[in-house]
Amino acid sequence: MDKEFRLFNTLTGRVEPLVPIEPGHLRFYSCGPTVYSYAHIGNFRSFLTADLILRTARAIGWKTTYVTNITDVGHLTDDDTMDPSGEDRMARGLQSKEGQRFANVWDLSRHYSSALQSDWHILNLLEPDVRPRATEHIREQIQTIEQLLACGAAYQTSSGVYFSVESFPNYGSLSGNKAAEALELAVRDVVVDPEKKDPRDFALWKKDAEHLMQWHSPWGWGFPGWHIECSVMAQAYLGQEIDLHAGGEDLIFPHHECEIAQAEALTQRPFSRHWVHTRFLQVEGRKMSKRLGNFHTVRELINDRGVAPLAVRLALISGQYRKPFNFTFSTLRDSERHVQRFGKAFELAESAKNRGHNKASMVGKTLEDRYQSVLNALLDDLNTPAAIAQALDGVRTILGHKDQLDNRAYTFMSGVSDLLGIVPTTKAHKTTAHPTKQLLSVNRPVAQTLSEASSVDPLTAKIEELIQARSEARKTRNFTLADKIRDELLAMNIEIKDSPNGTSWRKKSNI
RNA sequence: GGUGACGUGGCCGAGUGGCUAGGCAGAGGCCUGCAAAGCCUUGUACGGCGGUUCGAAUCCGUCCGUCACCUCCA
Repeated sequence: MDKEFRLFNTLTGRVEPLVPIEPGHLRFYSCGPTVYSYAHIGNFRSFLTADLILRTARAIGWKTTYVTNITDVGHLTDDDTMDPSGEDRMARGLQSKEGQRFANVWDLSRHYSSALQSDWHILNLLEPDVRPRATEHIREQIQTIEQLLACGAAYQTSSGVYFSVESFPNYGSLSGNKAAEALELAVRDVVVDPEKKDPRDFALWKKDAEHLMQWHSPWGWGFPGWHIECSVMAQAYLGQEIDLHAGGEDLIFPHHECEIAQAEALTQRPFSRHWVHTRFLQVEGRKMSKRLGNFHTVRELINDRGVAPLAVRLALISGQYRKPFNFTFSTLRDSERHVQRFGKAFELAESAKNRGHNKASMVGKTLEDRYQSVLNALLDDLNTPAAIAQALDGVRTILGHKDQLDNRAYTFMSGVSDLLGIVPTTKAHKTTAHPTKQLLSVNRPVAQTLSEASSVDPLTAKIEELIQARSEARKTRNFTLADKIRDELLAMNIEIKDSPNGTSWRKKSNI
């Protein structure tokens, strides 16, 4: 009765069942970002793929061990032959306008890695079991490089230690980049080293006593190459052979190709059984770039534009991870509405929680079926658009049959919440580790008393004052005044809603 | 040049041989002091051309178009 979890495997080019080595226990690794600036929505689209895999695996009863790293070592940038000391991403971050406030790269990485984790929580991603940092695993990386040297898969030159691609015949099997010419171009090292035996060889260790981040090694002062950290950390926490390795599509080559070579040269066994890659997103039909002005960080959307975090999350998963995805503000606006509907349905479902199981309720039965459809869509290569459509169908059923709900409505909504993480729940429940209500632009009831209102911030007090004035005007049927106040509130980006229980309001995002 | 993906109605986006995807926008209705929200109803489609088949958006061929990666990038 075990469910099959099918995912596209880059290694084979096919959608195939994900089969954990240890039955019922998924051990997987997902490549995290280099923390030289704030994470953008593209980073998170990729992290969200891993998050959905985690949630889906748990929903079918699998145990999970999930590791995702923080790369806090600056690796080399491209075309940097002008500066043989090798300026890297972290160093560049330090020189940027934003980065100038940091005393050194260590402060910079601390700042951005804590920002990453706060974005992570605000977008309702589940915590990994381990979030290792590259700088805290230098020793393991050095040990692995020593082993690679010992077995003849690596060699030393005056400027570094290199992996010998020739020693690993399988090189290129993940990306299909077998042609020597293409490899030569692609893996060419930033700092050209004439002592390299083969142009395809890539660096495991760079000797550099000038680098902003450096460690002592058997080969002198320097820093690790940019592929070694991930394979080493994955194996340190998950074992030599893992079930799944995920990341953005750009990592297929050379990063993941090199990880495979490093790991398998030593173990002679498959490093990861399954490889999953998330396609890059576009924004408004174009490649996201600062120059085009369509570059968005998570915090810019949420803090500056006031978008509900879960709406950002929903928008980012509204396309399947493997298809080209166009992120638009129109999708984001739709998502805001949907998140509100999910929230409304959750409230209704929660109030039906204790109504028991009404066998005669067709609504309950329908919702049970809907949940299965949502789950099945995710089990089918993370078909999120189909899953969201099914979830919305359930939401519509709940909103349209308020009086016929039983406890299965609650089961449905919390199930959907656990699976997709897009439901604004009123309190933390189950796998959702943190309360999300405060993070959302949820509807707020107007404060009952003036003292209650004045205990909050001045803007809120002002809003509630206006709403109370409007209510008075409505009581005396002075609708002209009431509408004038409503317009005034709208100008402040405040949307109000009248109901038999009074007036509630919410701040609209400005997108 | 190499590798891969994609082309579905005004827009986003499922569907992979016959059976309603869903959403947004549009239209009509219910509700409302009027709105908003919510609910109900509703139109429009499968890039071109060949082929396979009783039957193709769905399979095959071909052409056209779009995009991505191959260089730091999720």
